[in-house]
Amino acid sequence: MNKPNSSKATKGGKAGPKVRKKYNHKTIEAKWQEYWATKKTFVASDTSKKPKKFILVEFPYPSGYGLHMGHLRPYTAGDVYSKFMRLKGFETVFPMGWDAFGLPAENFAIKHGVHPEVSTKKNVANAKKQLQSWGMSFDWSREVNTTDPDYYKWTQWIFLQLYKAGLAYEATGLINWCPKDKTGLANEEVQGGVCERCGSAVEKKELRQWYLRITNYAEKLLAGLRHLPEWPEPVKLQQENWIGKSLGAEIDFHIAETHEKLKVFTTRPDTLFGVTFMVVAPEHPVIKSLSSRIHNIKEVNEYIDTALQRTEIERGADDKEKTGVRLEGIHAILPGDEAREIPIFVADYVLFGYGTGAIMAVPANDERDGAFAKKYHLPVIQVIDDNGKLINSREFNGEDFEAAKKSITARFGKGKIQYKLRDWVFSRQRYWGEPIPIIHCEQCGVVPVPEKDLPVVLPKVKKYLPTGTGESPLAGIESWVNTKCPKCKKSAKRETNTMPQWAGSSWYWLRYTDPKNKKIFADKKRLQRWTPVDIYFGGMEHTTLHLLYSRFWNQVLHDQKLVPASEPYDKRVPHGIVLGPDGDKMSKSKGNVVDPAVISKQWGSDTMRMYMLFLGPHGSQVAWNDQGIIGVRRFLERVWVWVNQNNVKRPASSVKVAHDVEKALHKLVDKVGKDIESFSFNTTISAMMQFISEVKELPASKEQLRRFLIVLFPFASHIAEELNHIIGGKKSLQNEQWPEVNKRLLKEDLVDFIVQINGKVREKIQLPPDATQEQAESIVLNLQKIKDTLEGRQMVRKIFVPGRLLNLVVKL
RNA sequence: GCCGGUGUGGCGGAACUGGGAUACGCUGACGACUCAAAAUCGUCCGCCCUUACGGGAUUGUGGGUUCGACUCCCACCACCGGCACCA
Repeated sequence: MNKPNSSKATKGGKAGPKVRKKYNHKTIEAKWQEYWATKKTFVASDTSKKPKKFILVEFPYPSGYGLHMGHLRPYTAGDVYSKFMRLKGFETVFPMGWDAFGLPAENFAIKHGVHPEVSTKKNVANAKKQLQSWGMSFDWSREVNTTDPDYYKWTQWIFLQLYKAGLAYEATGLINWCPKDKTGLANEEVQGGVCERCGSAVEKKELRQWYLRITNYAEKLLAGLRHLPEWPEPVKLQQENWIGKSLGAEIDFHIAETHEKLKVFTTRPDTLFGVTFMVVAPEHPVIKSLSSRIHNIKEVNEYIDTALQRTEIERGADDKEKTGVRLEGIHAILPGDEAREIPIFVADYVLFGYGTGAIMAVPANDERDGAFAKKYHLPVIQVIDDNGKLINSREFNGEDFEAAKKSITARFGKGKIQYKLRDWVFSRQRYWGEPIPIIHCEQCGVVPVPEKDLPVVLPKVKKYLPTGTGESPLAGIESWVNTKCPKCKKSAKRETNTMPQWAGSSWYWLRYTDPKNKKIFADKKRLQRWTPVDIYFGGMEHTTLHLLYSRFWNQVLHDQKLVPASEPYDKRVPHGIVLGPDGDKMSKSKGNVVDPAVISKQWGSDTMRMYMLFLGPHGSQVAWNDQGIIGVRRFLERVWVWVNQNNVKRPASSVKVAHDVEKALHKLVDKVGKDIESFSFNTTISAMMQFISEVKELPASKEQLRRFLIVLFPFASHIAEELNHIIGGKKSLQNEQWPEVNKRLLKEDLVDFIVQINGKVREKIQLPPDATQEQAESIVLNLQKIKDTLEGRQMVRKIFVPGRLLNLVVKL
């Protein structure tokens, strides 16, 4: 194994002046971390006159296992970007905090009896140390913690604003229930039928729950995406699909035996005359209200019972096999053809949560209806011919189907916009979360806790164990539950559900602007100064969770004139996940977890960070592999030697050499600057490596060294600061300015100019970049090799690309 | 099934707006230094034919556009991610 420190970099290369000190990352990194902390190098000013940049990375959950490679990647990217922006003259805030509510701390408490507050505190201290050891330029003066009552006071306050705006409501309904975590889940937390957190199959359970009316914002959330040109298209598309807007119609079908109507939503009103049956979801209320008329109600109820017991996975498993039961004794009438009697079925392929929970089935045009019709031998009526014209549709015959969508809707129903997005199930039956600030009074009903009584502090409990009955452990603490109604002052009970983990993160970036404010969640002037976030680094996995939720909260607060920006994040920069050396997801059970603490100890944080960036493009997934890290370490060793040697050497005597270094430097500054702005971090490292191999034998002035170190600083800050100090620098490199690029120096005196014959490279010559076609031809056509090749052939065409190539097109 | 992404040497990857494919790094080979090894430094290193000079094919596959295609168009294959009975 190559131990980095066993190398004697001091002896390296051809005999030159001895470099006394060797590169010892351990002492250097500790030294500069302390320097930055004491000098408050990275604390952002709320009052500076400089233009601002708000750079955000997703704050971590402080787990007992510490931070992992999945944190290192986006944090390094954000850190490089922030340091670069400071050098470019922006007042840059790069804040950090802790998303510390959540199940692991609670489960740890259940197992070991340690209060989550205690373990969280310990884990936070640990993670913070870790981040500092990575040389991150976070502004710790703005640190927030979602479990801090001074913080969640405002999470609760925002909840009350939602409540007052009619956007938070209580309802009893079938919700997704995780049997292992023993809590309800939001739709977004169910992924492929399993709990997003623990992987258990999700069940349905009827519970009284708090919901947030995110569906009211479906259109705004969708429309907002159009004003986010700097968001990657895949992220926007994923949100768009999640919101799932469809245009269609609502049509009422009369139930023949009664005065009741069955309302359906359809995107294909043009196929109305192809309806041969209808289907309602098992939960549909029509079954109860007409149960006395349904002859086979017993069979129907049995079907409903089994259907509702099945998990989503079980429902999905027998994908194509549709089941259902006909509601005997009732039938519907087709609008537009009173004579047509339409049978009604109950079947679980119709979802209660979408549309009206009932459909008109058109087996000729819908695959699922077709499968169902086949199984139950129901008729199929073609209503659209090969040319898209309506047939078998009475007076609509011959109409184009697109036109018929409108005309049939106008006659029999009304236009309707439908979304897939569902309201956000916002209560959890667990302990370690923000208490929902609501009081239930027998007389006054649901009463919000008055704002002056916030925060509703999470009480200490003895048992953290979830009850599993749908009540949170808080329900067991009578002294806390029993309280006075703020309205009538009679005895009342507190809401015992807590908020989901996503609550605290739905507004945290706002608090960074004004973390200590006691009067309001954030002062308007502070918000005005810093928001919106300019760049948000984070993972794709949050696209339909945190990213959607926080956009929702921001839009609500914006509508209430509490935050200035209508969208919270100007630009989103997603990263690929970091896999283990074997190319599999890192996991303890697979034993392929690479711990950043081990790597940074052995190789140094500077090396680790640079290697992380060097592994591959920021957006694609990479497999962490120790194999190549030595290359980055070698690069830093070479930097160390080069700078140190030049520090003892006399400055360059030759004008030519000085010019070469200067040109290489300008090229480097230009390339690295451009590549950071496009988040192409891997190529910045390549460019720096190339630079060093070009100049390592050449003498450089201190001023040139300093400029190089400024370029290196965002990536390998510790070694850059140390070297700057060695060559006499008196302040942190962070306080320098990004070097100017002289465009003239980027031009080469001579470029490689290629000569092609019929598109194939045949020769290479050197030419000034601005050589004309005539000049190029006069040289090329006199080359012996070209003459030989052209011998006896007819020149058809000559293509000249200035500074690049001359392509001679010839015929035999 | 639908939506999105990716495919380049032994490996990670680079390539501007259509203009030298394989930069940079790892691995490997040889050499210098050393008593020796490590480290360091130097040279070489995708494939096929050729002792060499040189030549040929090549960016998942097949076709097309073009003087010229990793890059643009069409079809297909493989892998990754998201959604998944959304009417």
